[in-house]
Order: sequence, then C-alpha cells, then structure tokens
Amino acid sequence: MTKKLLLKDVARLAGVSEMTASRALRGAPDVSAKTKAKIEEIARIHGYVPNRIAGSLSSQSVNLVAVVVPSLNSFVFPEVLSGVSAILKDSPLKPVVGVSGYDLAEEESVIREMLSWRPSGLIVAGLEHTEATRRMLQQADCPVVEVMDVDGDPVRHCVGISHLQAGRDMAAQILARGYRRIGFIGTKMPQDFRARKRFDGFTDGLAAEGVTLADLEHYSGESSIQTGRQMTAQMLARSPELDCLYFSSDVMSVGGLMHCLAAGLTVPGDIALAGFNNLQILQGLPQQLATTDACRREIGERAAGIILQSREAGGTGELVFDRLCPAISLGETL
Amino acid sequence: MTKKLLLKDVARLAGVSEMTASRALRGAPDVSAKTKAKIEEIARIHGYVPNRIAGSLSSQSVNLVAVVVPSLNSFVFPEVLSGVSAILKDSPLKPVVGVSGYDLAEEESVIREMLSWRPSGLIVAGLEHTEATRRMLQQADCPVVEVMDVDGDPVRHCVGISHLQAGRDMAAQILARGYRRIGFIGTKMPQDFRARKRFDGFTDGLAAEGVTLADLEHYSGESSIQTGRQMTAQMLARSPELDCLYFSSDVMSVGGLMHCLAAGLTVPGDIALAGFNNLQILQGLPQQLATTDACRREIGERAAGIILQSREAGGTGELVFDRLCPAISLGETL
DNA sequence: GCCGGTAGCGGTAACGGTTTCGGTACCGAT
DNA sequence: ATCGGTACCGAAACCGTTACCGCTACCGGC
Repeated sequence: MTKKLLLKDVARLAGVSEMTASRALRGAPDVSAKTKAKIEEIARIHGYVPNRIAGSLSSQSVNLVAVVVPSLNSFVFPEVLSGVSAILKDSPLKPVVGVSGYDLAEEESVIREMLSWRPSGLIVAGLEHTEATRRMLQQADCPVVEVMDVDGDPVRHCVGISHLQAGRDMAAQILARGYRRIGFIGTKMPQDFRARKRFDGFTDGLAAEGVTLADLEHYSGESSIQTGRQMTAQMLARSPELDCLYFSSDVMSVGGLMHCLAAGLTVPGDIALAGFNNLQILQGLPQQLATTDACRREIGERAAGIILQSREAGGTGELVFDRLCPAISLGETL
Repeated sequence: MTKKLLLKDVARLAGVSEMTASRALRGAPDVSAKTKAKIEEIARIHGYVPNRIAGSLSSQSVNLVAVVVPSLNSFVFPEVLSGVSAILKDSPLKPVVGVSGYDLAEEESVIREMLSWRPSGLIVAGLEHTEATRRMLQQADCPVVEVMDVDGDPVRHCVGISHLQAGRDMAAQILARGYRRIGFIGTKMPQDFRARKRFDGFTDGLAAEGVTLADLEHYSGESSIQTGRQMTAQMLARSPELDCLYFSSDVMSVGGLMHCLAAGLTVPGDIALAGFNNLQILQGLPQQLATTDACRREIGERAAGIILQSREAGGTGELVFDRLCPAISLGETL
C-alpha cells in the first residue's frame, strides 16, 4: 500500500500539466493521441484510481442513480433493478441501491443519505412517504421517479401498476369461476402499502358481487414458502369450507400449494389458489399457480428511461405518469 | 424546485457563521444547545440536504462500505448483505452494493468505480480476479475483505468456507449412505468458481473411494427451479440407473425434487438428491432437501466486523483469515 | 481587579479534481 | 514576412464543506 497517487503525480510522471492528464484520462478532446497514450500508460502502470469525490465536486455532476427499495430478499425488487441496470448499461450512469426495510422513517434517512450525494436521478418504490421525504423529493434537483404503484399522489414522475385494480381483477376472475367461500392470507398491512391496496381492491371486487371474505389472516415478517404453508394449514383447519385462497404474494401461494400437496388436497378441486407477482419460482412447480404479473422488469426499465430522457432534456421534460397493465395468468390452480 | 440551498445559506438565516452551522448539523462539539437547536430548526424548515461530496472531500473520509457481489437474483447474496447491514447498523458506515454479473472484467470496472469514491472498506465475493483488480485491492487505502471462499490466495482479509471441502464432505456423506451411481448437475464452470470448486471437491471425494461420476451436465444462465427440473428429467431419462444427484445449488435441487414429484419417483428411494447453500426456499417443501449451509449471513457479519475493527485499529490490525465450517444437513432426501 | 482556563464561535486554507479562459506552436495562405 | 486558424496545452479560479487555529467572553480563584 504505497502513498496515495494523485492526478498531479500522474501528470508529473508523464511530464505534462495536471489539466492535460485530467483531459486524457477522461477522454476529453484537445489531447494528442500520443500524449494521451502516454498518460494512460502511466496511470495504468501505477494503478491510478481517480478521486471521483473531487471530480464530482468540481464538475457538479455525479453519474449515479439512486434506487431505493424496501427489501432485497423478497424476490421482487432485484428484478426491478435488473431492468434499471439494463437501460443504464450503455449510458454513463450507474445504479446505486438503498434498502428501506419497509419502514418510512428508515426510507427518509436512506433517501436523505442518497440525495446528499447529489445523484443524477432517484428511483424510489412506492408513493407513501413521510412529509419530510416528500419535501426532499420535490426539492431534489434531479429527476425523481416513484415506481411500482400508481394508486396515490406521485410527487414527480411515476411508473407502476394499480394494485387496487390488480386485486379487483383477481376477485373478478375468482368469482367468474364460481368460487364463493374465499380466504385471504397477507402480510401485515402497515408495512406494505401495495399489499394493502391489493387486499382492498380484492375485498372491493368481491363486495361488488355481494361476496365477503370468509376468512382472513395476516402475518408479520418476510414472506416465505414456509410461512405460506403454515398459514394455509392453519386457515384450512379453521375454515374447512373455503374453496379459494388469495395470497398477497407468490412466495406465500407456493407455500399454500405445498400444504395442499402434503395434505392430499387437489388444487383447484378441493381448494383454488392465487398469488401475486409472477415470480420466477412459480416455474417448475407441480402446478402452474394463478398470479398477476407485476411488470417488475418493465417498471425498472421505464423508470431508468425517464431518468435518461430527463437528463438530455435538461430538466425541461414532461412529467410522466405511466400506468402499466398487469396481466393475470390463471395457471392451473383456479 | 427552489434554488439550491447551501450551508452558507443556512448559516446566514440562522445568523451564525458557516463553521458553527457545520458543527451543529454534524453534532460536533463546541456549539451551545440553543444555537444548535436554532440551526437545526432552520435546516429542517428549509429542507437543507448537506452536500456530502464536498464534506467528504474536505474531511477525507467517506462513511460508505462497498460490497461487490456477482448477482442479486441468486437468493444467496442478499443474505450476505443482511449480515453486513446488521453489523454496520449501529456504526456511521453504510453498505453500498455493486453487481459484477459473474464477469471478472465487469467486476474490475465495478470495483474501480467503487474505489474511486474512496470508501471506508471494500467487501468482494470470491478470490478470483483480474490482475488489475488484484493490484487495486492491494493498493486500496481501506480495508479489503474477500468473502465466500477460502480456497485460494486472498489479497488481504478473507472470510468464507472451503467449497472444495464442502464438495468432498457431501461426497463422503453420499458414499456413506451407499449410493454409487451418482450424477452431477451444475452451472457452467467458467462463470462460477465456487461451484467449480464444489464440483472438483465432489469428484475428488468420490475418487477417494474409487467412484467416478456416472453422469454430468452443465447449464448456463441463472439457476432456477425450472432449469433444475428440466435438467433432472433429461439426465434421468438418459441415465436411468442413477441413484443419487448432486446439484450445484439448492434452487436446482428443488427443481429436481419437483421433477421426482411429477414423475412419481420416491426420494430417496428411487433417487437421492442433494444441493448446496441451505436457502430459505428449502423450508416448507414436501421433503427436507439435503444441503450444505453456506454460512452466508455469518460471512457478511464477520466481513463487516473486520471493516469496523480495522477502522478503529487505524489500519494496523492483523490480517484476518477466517475459515468457517459449513454444516451439512441431510434432510430427508439422502 | 487581575489572571488563567474554557466554552463558544469565526476566518482561512485546504481537499483533489474540473471549468474557463488564455496562450503557444505550427500550418497553409496571402 | 505576415496573418488567420487550428490543435494542443497550461494557469488560476472555483466547487461546498470541514480541519485547523485563533479569537472573544465569561467564569471562579486569589
């Protein structure tokens, strides 16, 4: 670990001024090919790593896009990130991920932290924030996109689906197939606003046909197959008359399917199952579970696209409100 | 979006000098409680977000820890991150994630990018890097921890398990249970060095007892249940005499189990199955799959611990080489 | 009443780059 | 020989904050 190497050292070693070295290493014009090659060679040999803190302060620009999501374990947000990364791939921008843990206070602190690095854009999951967070999003001098959800009042740009509508649509599909004794298993509401909206939309959709939920259960903590299985067992033991279960997430519905397998229940004969998200883990299971595609990757792609456009438009672009239409896949369990 | 607010503005509005405002907002000493409250109030009201680029340049310190992993979709690295975050939680440091996509050239560029922000620490998965990457790790003036793997030559600190040994151990377990016609299904080697080591250790362990692999298949792309199921079907059709399958990942072995379920094969009667990682998705399945725990969370925790220690030791700490011992869980499929 | 100590605050110089503006060398044309 | 234009390079100011050091006011002790 040698003494830290600065641009001025590289410049000195190459026998040019700091400015020329800076230009050469950034690929800026006004440097002869020969000089540039020499400077790059020196930098490479000595392992020079530019100090982007100084560079960014000086140039007043940071090639980073902040992406704030509630969790990375839940299978759903990594795919949003893939979409973002794919679009940013051939641009100078790089995504940086922050995790809020489904906690608005934590979200506020993560966003404050990210904005303090003056990123070129901010993508944040959800429309629900603290007052202070909303103020920061408004005042941020970079494009801001709220993603995943469109049911609410976006601060700036917005790309997502209507979870209310997704719930309603699934209710309609379930009713259309004749199920009437319906149970719901979902995450604890205060944590996950979108799950709550699906729940609300779902009960709403049932109510439209005069049906009410026959049973209902909330769990706390992260969703898992294990939890889904346990809660399904529990609910079916308590309410054996149920003919259909709607889960707030695919991970949970997979657990439901596993319970049915173990208990010797036929699906959908004895009990119909449906989830949400269209996660990849649904592929390859004994039965194709019913679900709604949450358009995760596309949401990431579009959000990144908005950031890029807004960049070249110089901040004068239109405000985007992009509502995607999630497709229901009935699978073999409805 | 008002004109951007600087520290000097806050100071002016509060009727104090820039320095006092800076101290107050950072919680530094030498500010009276009254003055501090006033400054904080002003900052809050006007939504001041400090510019950490300038702050970091000036203080020559960045409270960020770079964590570079191959992927976020694979179920395995998010848990390493949880461990890192948990330990960093009550310290001023925050983790920042970079994704290398199982590509050494990309890894090099991601690490260069991260180091250019002068983080307080760097955690990177794996021991295999390009020459240029190794040089950067050596010269970085922050603690560096290579994680996940100990089979190789770490540049600086190292925390992980021996994948070679994990493969050998699983081979021993499988042989001990009398299986002799063994197949292996794994990821394409060039991408995933640790999977290759498990494979090498596994064949090694078999060879020690004079057994050779009866069949072998590699797939490319991300692991998935679907792929595991398809490849299992394929291999069993081709080599019906097999009595045991070892997968390079749990995600794949779950697919294997799903195939057996669908094909009416009893496990382990007709065919035994084993995977690797001890992922959470194993919980709640019809049968408890055999696997090796990769100590993911603990690895993250220890790596973060090394960064913290190295920080307070002022860079004079010992070089850590921490080899964890993964536990095999036999489940019900061996 | 003077003195030394400390709490609270402010001025100035960095931090390591980039922007801006200018200068020099060299070319062909006049 | 002079001129205008282009290609390349350098000096100085600056980006927004913090480290460092100095200054002032006030306190208790003698």
